[in-house]
Amino acid sequence: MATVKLELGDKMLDLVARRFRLLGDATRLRILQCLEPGEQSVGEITLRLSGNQPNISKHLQALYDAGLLSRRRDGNSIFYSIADTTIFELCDLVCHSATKSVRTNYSELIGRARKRR
Amino acid sequence: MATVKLELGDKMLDLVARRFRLLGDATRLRILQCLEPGEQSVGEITLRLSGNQPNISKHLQALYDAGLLSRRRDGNSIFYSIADTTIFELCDLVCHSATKSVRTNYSELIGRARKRR
DNA sequence: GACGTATTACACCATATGGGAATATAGTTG
DNA sequence: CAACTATATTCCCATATGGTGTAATACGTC
Repeated sequence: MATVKLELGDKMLDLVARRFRLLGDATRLRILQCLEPGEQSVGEITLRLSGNQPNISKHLQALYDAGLLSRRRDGNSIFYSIADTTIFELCDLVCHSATKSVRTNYSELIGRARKRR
Repeated sequence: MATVKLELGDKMLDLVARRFRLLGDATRLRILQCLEPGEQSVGEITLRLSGNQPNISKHLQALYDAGLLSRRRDGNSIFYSIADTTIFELCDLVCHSATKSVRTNYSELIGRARKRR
């Protein structure tokens, strides 16, 4: 029952794929992770992730466009915050699923080379 | 609630990003959608998605390597099936979040327009 | 106006996707 | 064994997408 209909139209399928791709970048995940405790300005995020401002800004824009973040201006700083907390549920699910069933390429990333098969 | 540990190591972060990217492709989502009712052979999947066989096979291999699919040989056909049903929960979450964010974006666009101009 | 902050524009590079074709492997059948 | 089928694998290529950095531009404050 909880297993849900993937009977989606092609446009919806593309939408979902695009959103997954949006989350499929380590920098953006780090940004979300950085924002999880509370709102942060672009400068603060840039410092914490030790990236350059335009790059961080671009990722923030992408996340904002997708509706995952909201922003607020205070002075000449802009503070971003999480707008859609389901991303954490998503990450949680993926973490469990990923650590549970991992084969070839992934195992060496984690460092546990289990020989199966 | 469900505030989840996103305090992950960089390796884990890459792993999660990689898995999101794996799901961030329309063809692979279509494959999963195709397998949702039950196992299918490579040939059947290839026909239903009207793709070429090496391409479908490649995607199937990727999904298999990630542990999302399992496979079984019967005669000289190989039947793939869903091994990790959490992907459907994931898709469900993303669907809801995506459709919701459309509204959010819309209203924020209106708000921004009012505020600025 | 100058300064600080954030976004946009542009070019560069890496990745990955799809296609095609050819080949390899495994199982079946004659 | 040989021929056939289904799948996997590999290589090459063309291309698209996306991430990153540098420079330029907008926005807001003083």
